[in-house]
Amino acid sequence: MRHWLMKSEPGDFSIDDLERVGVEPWDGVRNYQARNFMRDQMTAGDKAFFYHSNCKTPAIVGIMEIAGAAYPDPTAFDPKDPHYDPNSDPYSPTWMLVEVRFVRKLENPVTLERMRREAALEGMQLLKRGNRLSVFPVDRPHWERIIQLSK
DNA sequence: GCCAACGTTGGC
DNA sequence: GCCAACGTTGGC
Repeated sequence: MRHWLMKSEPGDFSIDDLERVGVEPWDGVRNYQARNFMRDQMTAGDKAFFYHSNCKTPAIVGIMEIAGAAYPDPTAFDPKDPHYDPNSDPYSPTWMLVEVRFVRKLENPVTLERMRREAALEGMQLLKRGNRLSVFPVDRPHWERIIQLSK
Protein backbone atom coordinates (compact mmCIF):
# COMPACT_ATOMS: atom_id res chain seq x y z
CA MET A 1 0.00 0.00 0.00
CA ARG A 2 1.21 3.45 -0.91
CA HIS A 3 0.77 6.67 0.99
CA TRP A 4 -0.08 10.02 -0.55
CA LEU A 5 -0.65 13.68 0.14
CA MET A 6 -3.37 15.63 -1.62
CA LYS A 7 -3.87 19.39 -1.36
CA SER A 8 -7.06 21.36 -1.34
CA GLU A 9 -7.86 24.93 -0.50
CA PRO A 10 -10.24 24.69 2.46
CA GLY A 11 -12.35 27.57 1.15
CA ASP A 12 -12.90 25.41 -1.90
CA PHE A 13 -13.16 21.94 -0.36
CA SER A 14 -12.13 21.18 3.23
CA ILE A 15 -11.74 18.14 5.44
CA ASP A 16 -15.09 19.06 7.01
CA ASP A 17 -16.68 18.97 3.58
CA LEU A 18 -15.23 15.51 2.99
CA GLU A 19 -16.45 14.31 6.38
CA ARG A 20 -19.93 15.51 5.47
CA VAL A 21 -20.12 13.81 2.08
CA GLY A 22 -18.06 10.72 2.88
CA VAL A 23 -16.79 10.09 -0.65
CA GLU A 24 -15.78 12.73 -3.19
CA PRO A 25 -14.31 12.77 -6.70
CA TRP A 26 -10.99 14.61 -6.48
CA ASP A 27 -11.63 16.67 -9.59
CA GLY A 28 -9.97 19.70 -11.11
CA VAL A 29 -6.37 18.44 -11.11
CA ARG A 30 -4.71 19.95 -14.18
CA ASN A 31 -1.11 18.97 -13.76
CA TYR A 32 0.36 16.01 -15.61
CA GLN A 33 2.56 14.73 -12.83
CA ALA A 34 -0.30 14.79 -10.35
CA ARG A 35 -2.58 13.13 -12.88
CA ASN A 36 -0.04 10.40 -13.53
CA PHE A 37 0.16 9.57 -9.85
CA MET A 38 -3.62 9.25 -9.68
CA ARG A 39 -3.94 7.35 -12.94
CA ASP A 40 -0.95 5.04 -12.76
CA GLN A 41 -0.01 4.51 -9.16
CA MET A 42 -2.98 4.90 -6.87
CA THR A 43 -4.79 1.76 -5.76
CA ALA A 44 -8.04 1.37 -3.88
CA GLY A 45 -7.24 1.28 -0.18
CA ASP A 46 -4.17 3.51 -0.38
CA LYS A 47 -4.13 6.14 2.35
CA ALA A 48 -3.71 9.85 1.74
CA PHE A 49 -3.17 12.90 3.90
CA PHE A 50 -5.62 15.74 3.35
CA TYR A 51 -3.63 18.99 3.24
CA HIS A 52 -5.16 22.45 3.55
CA SER A 53 -3.25 24.81 1.24
CA ASN A 54 -3.33 28.52 0.47
CA CYS A 55 -4.99 29.40 3.76
CA LYS A 56 -4.21 30.98 7.11
CA THR A 57 -2.56 27.91 8.63
CA PRO A 58 -1.45 25.44 5.96
CA ALA A 59 -1.54 21.96 7.55
CA ILE A 60 -2.20 18.28 7.21
CA VAL A 61 -5.64 17.94 8.75
CA GLY A 62 -6.89 14.43 8.11
CA ILE A 63 -6.63 11.03 6.53
CA MET A 64 -8.57 9.67 3.61
CA GLU A 65 -8.52 6.54 1.53
CA ILE A 66 -8.41 6.08 -2.22
CA ALA A 67 -11.82 4.65 -3.08
CA GLY A 68 -11.15 3.21 -6.53
CA ALA A 69 -9.29 3.32 -9.81
CA ALA A 70 -8.92 6.55 -11.77
CA TYR A 71 -11.48 7.58 -14.38
CA PRO A 72 -11.92 10.62 -16.66
CA ASP A 73 -12.57 13.92 -14.87
CA PRO A 74 -15.98 15.12 -16.10
CA THR A 75 -15.29 18.74 -15.12
CA ALA A 76 -12.78 18.93 -18.00
CA PHE A 77 -15.69 18.61 -20.45
CA ASP A 78 -17.99 21.15 -18.82
CA PRO A 79 -17.66 24.63 -20.37
CA LYS A 80 -19.23 26.15 -17.26
CA ASP A 81 -16.70 24.55 -14.93
CA PRO A 82 -13.71 26.67 -13.85
CA HIS A 83 -11.46 23.71 -14.68
CA TYR A 84 -12.90 23.25 -18.16
CA ASP A 85 -10.28 22.21 -20.68
CA PRO A 86 -11.42 22.60 -24.31
CA ASN A 87 -8.41 20.59 -25.43
CA SER A 88 -9.45 17.46 -23.56
CA ASP A 89 -11.04 15.03 -26.03
CA PRO A 90 -13.89 13.02 -24.45
CA TYR A 91 -12.80 10.02 -26.54
CA SER A 92 -9.25 10.28 -25.23
CA PRO A 93 -9.50 12.23 -21.99
CA THR A 94 -6.53 14.21 -20.80
CA TRP A 95 -7.55 14.53 -17.17
CA MET A 96 -8.34 11.78 -14.70
CA LEU A 97 -9.43 11.68 -11.08
CA VAL A 98 -9.83 9.24 -8.23
CA GLU A 99 -12.52 9.22 -5.61
CA VAL A 100 -11.45 9.60 -2.00
CA ARG A 101 -13.19 8.42 1.16
CA PHE A 102 -13.09 10.17 4.52
CA VAL A 103 -11.25 8.16 7.17
CA ARG A 104 -10.66 10.55 10.06
CA LYS A 105 -9.44 13.95 11.11
CA LEU A 106 -6.12 14.18 12.91
CA GLU A 107 -6.46 14.89 16.64
CA ASN A 108 -4.15 17.82 16.02
CA PRO A 109 -3.45 19.18 12.57
CA VAL A 110 0.24 19.10 11.71
CA THR A 111 1.09 22.53 10.39
CA LEU A 112 3.53 23.28 7.63
CA GLU A 113 5.47 25.39 10.11
CA ARG A 114 5.76 22.39 12.47
CA MET A 115 6.87 20.07 9.68
CA ARG A 116 9.56 22.50 8.59
CA ARG A 117 11.07 22.24 12.07
CA GLU A 118 11.13 18.44 11.98
CA ALA A 119 14.49 17.02 10.92
CA ALA A 120 12.98 13.57 10.36
CA LEU A 121 10.84 14.98 7.55
CA GLU A 122 13.75 16.29 5.55
CA GLY A 123 13.40 15.55 1.85
CA MET A 124 9.62 15.38 1.92
CA GLN A 125 8.10 16.72 -1.29
CA LEU A 126 5.88 19.15 0.58
CA LEU A 127 8.86 20.88 2.15
CA LYS A 128 10.90 21.29 -1.00
CA ARG A 129 11.48 24.80 -2.21
CA GLY A 130 8.92 26.05 -4.68
CA ASN A 131 6.81 22.95 -4.32
CA ARG A 132 3.52 23.31 -6.18
CA LEU A 133 2.57 19.72 -6.89
CA SER A 134 -0.87 18.99 -5.44
CA VAL A 135 -0.70 15.17 -5.39
CA PHE A 136 2.41 13.17 -4.53
CA PRO A 137 3.59 10.09 -2.63
CA VAL A 138 4.69 10.25 1.01
CA ASP A 139 7.45 7.96 2.25
CA ARG A 140 6.39 5.51 4.92
CA PRO A 141 8.74 6.92 7.61
CA HIS A 142 7.49 10.44 6.90
CA TRP A 143 3.90 9.23 7.11
CA GLU A 144 4.52 7.58 10.48
CA ARG A 145 6.31 10.61 11.84
CA ILE A 146 3.46 12.92 10.88
CA ILE A 147 0.97 10.59 12.56
CA GLN A 148 3.13 10.78 15.69
CA LEU A 149 3.17 14.58 15.52
CA SER A 150 -0.62 14.66 15.33
CA LYS A 151 -1.07 12.88 18.69
C1' DG B 1 -2.05 41.55 -1.50
C1' DC B 2 2.68 40.46 -2.77
C1' DC B 3 5.74 37.89 -5.20
C1' DA B 4 8.95 33.83 -6.02
C1' DA B 5 8.79 29.60 -8.20
C1' DC B 6 7.09 26.83 -11.43
C1' DG B 7 4.53 24.67 -15.60
C1' DT B 8 2.70 25.72 -20.05
C1' DT B 9 2.29 28.09 -24.35
C1' DG B 10 3.61 29.68 -28.67
C1' DG B 11 6.67 32.35 -31.81
C1' DC B 12 10.68 31.63 -34.13
C1' DG C 1 13.99 22.66 -29.75
C1' DC C 2 14.79 27.06 -27.49
C1' DC C 3 13.18 30.39 -24.51
C1' DA C 4 10.44 34.60 -23.32
C1' DA C 5 5.98 35.60 -21.85
C1' DC C 6 2.30 34.37 -19.35
C1' DG C 7 -0.84 32.30 -15.87
C1' DT C 8 -1.10 29.82 -11.57
C1' DT C 9 0.19 28.15 -7.03
C1' DG C 10 0.69 28.92 -2.44
C1' DG C 11 3.45 30.70 1.54
C1' DC C 12 3.95 34.75 3.88
